[in-house]
Amino acid sequence: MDDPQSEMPRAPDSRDKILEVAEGLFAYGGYAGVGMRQLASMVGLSKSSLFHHFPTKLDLYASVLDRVLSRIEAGLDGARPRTDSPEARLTAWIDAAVQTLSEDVPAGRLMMRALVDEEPFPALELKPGPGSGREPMSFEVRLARILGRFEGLLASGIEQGVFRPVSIGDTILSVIGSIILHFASGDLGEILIGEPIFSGAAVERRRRELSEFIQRGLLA
Amino acid sequence: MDDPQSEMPRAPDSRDKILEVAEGLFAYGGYAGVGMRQLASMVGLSKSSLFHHFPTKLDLYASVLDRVLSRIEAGLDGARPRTDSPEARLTAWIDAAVQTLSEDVPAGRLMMRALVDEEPFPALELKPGPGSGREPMSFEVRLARILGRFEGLLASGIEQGVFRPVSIGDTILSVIGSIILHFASGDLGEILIGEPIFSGAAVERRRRELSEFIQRGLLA
DNA sequence: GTCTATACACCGATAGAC
DNA sequence: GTCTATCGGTGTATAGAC
Repeated sequence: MDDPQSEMPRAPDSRDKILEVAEGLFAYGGYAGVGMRQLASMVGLSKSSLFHHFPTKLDLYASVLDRVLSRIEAGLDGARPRTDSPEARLTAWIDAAVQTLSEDVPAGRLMMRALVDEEPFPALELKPGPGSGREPMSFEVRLARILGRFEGLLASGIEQGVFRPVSIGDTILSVIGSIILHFASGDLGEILIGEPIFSGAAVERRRRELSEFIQRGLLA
Repeated sequence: MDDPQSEMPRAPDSRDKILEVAEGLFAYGGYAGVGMRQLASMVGLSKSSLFHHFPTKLDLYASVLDRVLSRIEAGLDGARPRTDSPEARLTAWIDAAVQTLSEDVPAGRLMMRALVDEEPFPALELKPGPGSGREPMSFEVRLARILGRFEGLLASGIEQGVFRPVSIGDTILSVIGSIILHFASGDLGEILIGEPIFSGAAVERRRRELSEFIQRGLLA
């Protein structure tokens, strides 16, 4: 943002290190379940230093959400299908989502928590509109963009008659839920599928299963 | 449990009232996000009285989970399909799940949190086995039963060639995720579908959409 | 930018009167 | 079964030295 020639990853400074450790903690314990003392000791700084980099805990949490959403957005945008058919685009989107979440252990849990929580954030006012009174936060803009692109994919597929005329909102919730819960389910997921959910074999099977399941569910 | 002739719902005593209020609070704020003081004031008791009924906050939380799971289990078991075909059983199961969650606002959120959290509970040791050292809690037994029945439904459908030979564990996670996220998504869900997620129209459409989506995803 | 020291509200939990 | 009073600890956040 404020580094004019930043394309390459910089050497991690204290701020980055705080964000990284906080991400794991928030994913594991949720917003209210993490204390600044605990975080400070794991980062190796004093508690006061945390408040130098982030004025409040809520600011820190918003930055963590923005960081993980930016990685997810980059992962989804990097996937280019071979053709522009809705099926190919849908498959590429699912593959990219699974791939991205599989390489980013805290991401699934963090996202699921953010989607379910109304607190500490009033649930992502995606379209604040003129009279809402509040400006959207950075991570809200990112989430709106991600969901908007998927919505566009579904709409064009339906328009072309490739997908069934499903309810787009319902379908977004169904697809997101089926993709994310797996990577957010921890021990329960491991028990259900019989191996670690982030193992190579489990991820590759997940990709195939989800692709088949969702394609069949949507195709006309 | 300790009322020999209890078939009818009793008049709600303090314990029931605590559980009911706590359920809403835990669903909204998660385990760590709720304080016993806040709960006590909302119930209309002193904090100490809470500890008379439940020795620790964790015991209270376990009781809340058990209570909501018992309602879900009852809702799922009450649905009897007209025939014993796997398609009919699956449809009946989905209808019952949607119906139950739609009539029980805190349930979806509470369940989603319980599935994602490893803390405060070490994630539902569904099959503790002989050497696990720990006895399963009441709500774990209930969840294992619910998931086990759905697993049996899928297995018999696959065996009869009605369903595709999907990975059962993956499919359970996909189906559960797509069903629950909708009812746990709060404001975000409302924005996505354009109306309150618990409104009659939204619930009825949800039932149809999920039924179609999942049936098509699974049928051979 | 990092530290020590501190402020003060709230945390879960207990003791003991009624 | 409910209450008041209290415990030690932790919550976020700030002041001010270096």
